[in-house]
Amino acid sequence: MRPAIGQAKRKGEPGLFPAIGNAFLHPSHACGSRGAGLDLGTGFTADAPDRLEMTVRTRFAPSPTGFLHIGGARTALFNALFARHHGGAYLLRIEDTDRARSTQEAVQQILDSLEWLGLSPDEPPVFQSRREARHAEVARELLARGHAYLAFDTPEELVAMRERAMREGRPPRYDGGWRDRDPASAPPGLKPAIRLKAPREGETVVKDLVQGEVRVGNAELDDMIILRSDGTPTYLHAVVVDDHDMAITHVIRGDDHLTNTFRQCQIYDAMGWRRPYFAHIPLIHGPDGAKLSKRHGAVSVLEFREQGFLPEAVCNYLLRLGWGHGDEEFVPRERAIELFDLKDVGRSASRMDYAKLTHLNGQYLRQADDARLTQEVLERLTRRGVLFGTRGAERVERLMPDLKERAKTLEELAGSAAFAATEGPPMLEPKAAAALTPEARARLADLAQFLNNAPWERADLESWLRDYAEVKGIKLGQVAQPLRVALTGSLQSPPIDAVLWVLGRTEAMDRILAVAEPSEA
RNA sequence: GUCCCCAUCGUCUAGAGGCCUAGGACACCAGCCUUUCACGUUGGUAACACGGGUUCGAAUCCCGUUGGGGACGCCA
Repeated sequence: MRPAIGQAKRKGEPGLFPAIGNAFLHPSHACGSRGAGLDLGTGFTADAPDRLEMTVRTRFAPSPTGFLHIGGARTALFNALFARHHGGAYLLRIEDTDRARSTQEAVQQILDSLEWLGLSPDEPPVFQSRREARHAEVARELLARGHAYLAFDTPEELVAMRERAMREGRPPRYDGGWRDRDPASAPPGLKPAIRLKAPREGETVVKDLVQGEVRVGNAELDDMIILRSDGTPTYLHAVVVDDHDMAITHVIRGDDHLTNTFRQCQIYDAMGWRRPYFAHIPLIHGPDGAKLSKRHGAVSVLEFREQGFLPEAVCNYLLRLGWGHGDEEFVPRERAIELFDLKDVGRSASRMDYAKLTHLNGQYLRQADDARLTQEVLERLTRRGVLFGTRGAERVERLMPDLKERAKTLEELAGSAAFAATEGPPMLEPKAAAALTPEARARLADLAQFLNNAPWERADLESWLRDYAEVKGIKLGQVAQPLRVALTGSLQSPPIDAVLWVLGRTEAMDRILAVAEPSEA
């Protein structure tokens, strides 16, 4: 049996989305008296299949005016998870009707970002710009049915109207001047826009799967333009037509579209189309609570990739931002699909917390496949210009199990692997150089001789070092730290026996000898 | 300005009227582990924005205030 979709979450709203019944399917609203299940000759009939039995179809609809940012990624994720959870389809629609601002590069970036995140759509993307004829067709149909009208206002007139309204403290809305005027009375040569004849009384109610029931008086809404005077559709209209034609059942999108939804509903209603379910998820803010922007650090999905975050960690983090299932923090994709439900999506905006993302990334890193991590690290080392041959690559690979225990991002991982990828004595970090006191250098000189005879297996190396420390009556740390500096150029590294082992006798001895200095005495 | 939405530790959250002395995670502090750094582990600091109701009982329901966010285009 199909799980009930969109059960009312909050108390006091029982039956908001009844599994049976069609109160929601045909919400009563002010612009019509159509009753439930009546065939108005507009596409749905009394015996239409119950919506809940329909295959879930969601879509992510970014506009290609820039890179895909982390908020968009989360919207895509929620759409994908919801669809998968219900065995439905998750689609992508590129909203490129703003020709001036849309670019092919942005489209490609969005596609790449989604692919990286594992959120590629189930069907080829739909390009909104290619559907303009259809949008116009619907607009004309609305016109023919008397649900829309021609408006001959000039841009100047509209600006003036807005300014006047503002000055008089009224909301800036279209006055409906052409609503009942005869188009024949229009000044010649003016191209009209098509405006929706929106209901003026009553209210429009949106039953949102996340926000609950949201209503607004129709007096607050004006007659929006659905087709511009140049014949192109406006966003609000195109979205409705496309969502309808793509048979989208659940519109899951950012909170910022909530108030747009009222107007979109008016188009659905005017066309006699069944509205989809809506779910408006809260926005993500920067750490300071303001809208997420560049100055907060990484916002573009591709930036996160560059900084060395794993896609699965980013998704897990994004999922936990605004969605929760008890105390579960570590929620990989499969588990997310199993658990995800819109009723568990919170209603308040959340802030981006890079520290927590980093922590999660460390968790995923530690359990990631060594070969994959090695590949990633080698690519990064190559890009950094850190030279390495096959031997360097081999060392990185052999050291990976120890390396990944102590890194939180791939960048960090690459940094910690650099010493193994190179040939010859490492660059000394300032603090490490300072640790090379005369005593330390003398120790290394002494140690070199001792180590030269050691069998070069990791376990043996460790016991040799322990024996050495014991014989000399010093702590292991006093041996390990100078060694660490000589071998890695750093005060931090994987266990010293692993480092020795991976470097190999020749390379290790080279590095030790490079800084060793027998004491005079 | 008008409309809409939101409000639990610094942050993400659990919380469906009594299981709440408000739980978990990140961050932070202290201890343990230890060959360094991490990991791990133990403990600690830390929140129901405020004011009114409703109720035997409210973090949970209602109203208001304050604060935050969003929308008001021939942008998407």
